[in-house]
Amino acid sequence: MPAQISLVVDRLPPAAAIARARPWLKDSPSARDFVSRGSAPLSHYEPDQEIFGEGDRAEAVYKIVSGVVRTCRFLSDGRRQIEAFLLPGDLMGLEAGAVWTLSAEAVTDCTVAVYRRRQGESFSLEDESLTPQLLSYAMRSLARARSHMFLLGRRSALEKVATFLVNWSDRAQNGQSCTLPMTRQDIADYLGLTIETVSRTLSQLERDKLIELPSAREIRLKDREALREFNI
Amino acid sequence: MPAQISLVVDRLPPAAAIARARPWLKDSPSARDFVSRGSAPLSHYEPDQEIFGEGDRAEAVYKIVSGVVRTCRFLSDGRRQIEAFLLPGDLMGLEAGAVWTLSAEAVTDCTVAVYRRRQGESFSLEDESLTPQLLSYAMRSLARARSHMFLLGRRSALEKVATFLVNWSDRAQNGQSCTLPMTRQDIADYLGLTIETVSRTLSQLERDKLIELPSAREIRLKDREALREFNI
DNA sequence: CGGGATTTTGATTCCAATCAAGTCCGGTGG
DNA sequence: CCACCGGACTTGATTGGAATCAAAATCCCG
Repeated sequence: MPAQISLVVDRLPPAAAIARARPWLKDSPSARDFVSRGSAPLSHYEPDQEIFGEGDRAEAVYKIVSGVVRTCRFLSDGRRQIEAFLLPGDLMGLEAGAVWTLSAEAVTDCTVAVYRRRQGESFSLEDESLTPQLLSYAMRSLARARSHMFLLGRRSALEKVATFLVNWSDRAQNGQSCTLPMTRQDIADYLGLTIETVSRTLSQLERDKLIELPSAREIRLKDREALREFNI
Repeated sequence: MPAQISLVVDRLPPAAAIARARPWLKDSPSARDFVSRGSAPLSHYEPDQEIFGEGDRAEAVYKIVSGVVRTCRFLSDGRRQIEAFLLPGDLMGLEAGAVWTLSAEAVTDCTVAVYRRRQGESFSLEDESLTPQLLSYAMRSLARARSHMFLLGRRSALEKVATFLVNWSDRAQNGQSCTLPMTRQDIADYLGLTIETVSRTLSQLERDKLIELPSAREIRLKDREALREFNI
C-alpha cells in the first residue's frame, strides 16, 4: 500500500499539465470558487493512488479540483464495483457514519481540496459556511446513484455501454470527440460487465457506425441520438 | 389509472389494522414523533395505488407512517426497476429538481405524512423546523442507494436473493420468521431478475436448508450467517 | 526498437431469461 | 361445505447473452 508521503501540496499543479487538451485536468470554476474563498488544503495524487480506503475513519469531505477520481467497493473474491467517476467540481465523501463505506482512487493525476469534518454525532464540517451547500450536494449524489442503479439492473451490455458513453461525453463536454481517462477494466467495473464484453460492445457500436474509435481511449460519437435511445 | 379520490385522511388508520401481526403496519416511534409535533396532513393509500408519479411536479416530501411503499422507475418497454422498499419512519421524495424522477406506489395499505416543499430554487420545506433532519435523511438514502447499486452489479441470483432476505428481515425485524408483503415480481424488479429466477433461487435456498418457506409470503431464515456470507 | 500492459477477437461454457406447463392458494358463490 | 375460478407462484425445457478461457493485436513508454 502506498505510503501517505507528500500528498499535501499547497498550490495547484503546474499550468503545463492543465494546458493539455484533457478537459478533466482543468479545474472547474466552481471548484476554483470553493477553493479560493476558503483555506482548504489541497492534496495531489498520482494515477491509481488511493485517496481514502473503505473501512478507514472518514474525517473529511473532498472536492475535486482537477483530474478524475473513481469511488469503488471491493468484494472479497476480487470483484470490484465502481460507484462513480468524479470530475472537477464534484464533491465526494458524504458519509453518514464515521467510516468510509467505499474507497476513492485517482484515475488520472488529480488535485482535491480537503474539508475536515467536525467530530460529533451528526455530520458537519469545521468550516460551517459550507453547510448549506451540503444538502444540495447530497441530493445530486443521490440522483446520480439512482440513475447508476437503474443502469445496472436488467439492462443489456449495449444499453449500458451506450448510456455510459453519452453520459460521460455530456459531463466531460468536449464536443463530438471524447477522451476516456479510464481503462476498459474501469468501465467494465462501473457497468457490471467484463472487459471483453465492453470491448466487444464498443466494436459493435463502431461496426454499426454509431461511434468511431480512432484509438482505444479516443471516441467520437457519430450518432448521439441513436446512442441516447439505448437509454430506456 | 386510479382517481385521486379521498386520499387525504385526517387520522391514522383503524387500530384493528395496526393490531394485525404485520410489523410494517405498525407506525414507528420516529414516525409518530414526526407526526405529533407537526401538523403534517396524512394520506392513505391502498395496495398498488400510486402515491406520486415520475414526471409529475414534486411538491412535497413524504414520511411513511404505516405500511410499505415501493419507489420505482418504468422503462418504455415495460421493464420496471424498483429503487427501494420503504418502511414506517422512512422519508421519501428528496428530489433535487421540481419533478419526480421516480414513482411511488403502495405495496400494502399505508399511511404517509405529507410535508409540503416551498417554492423556490433551492430545496426547503414549508415547515423549516425539519430542515436540519433533511441532510441526515439524504445521506441515509444515499447509503441505501449505494448498497443497492452494489447488489445489482455482477452479483449472482443467489447473492442477490440471499442478501435481499437478510436485509429485509433485519429492517422488518420480526425475529426468525419474516413475512414478505411484496410479490415475487416486486422482488425480481428490485433485484434485476425475473420472477422465475427469484422463485427457483428461493427453492434452492430451501433445498439447501438455509431457509424454510411455510407459505410463499412467509420465510424463516434458518441459517442467517450462511445467508449473510452471500453478501461479499 | 523492444517489451509489457492494454485492448481486441475468437471459441466455448454457463447462468439466467424465455417459453411453457403445472400447482397452490385465497376468495366466491352455489 | 365444497367446487371452482383466477392470480400468484413453482417447476421444467430450451434459448440466448454475457462470462470465461485463450490467443492475437495494438498501444505505450522507455
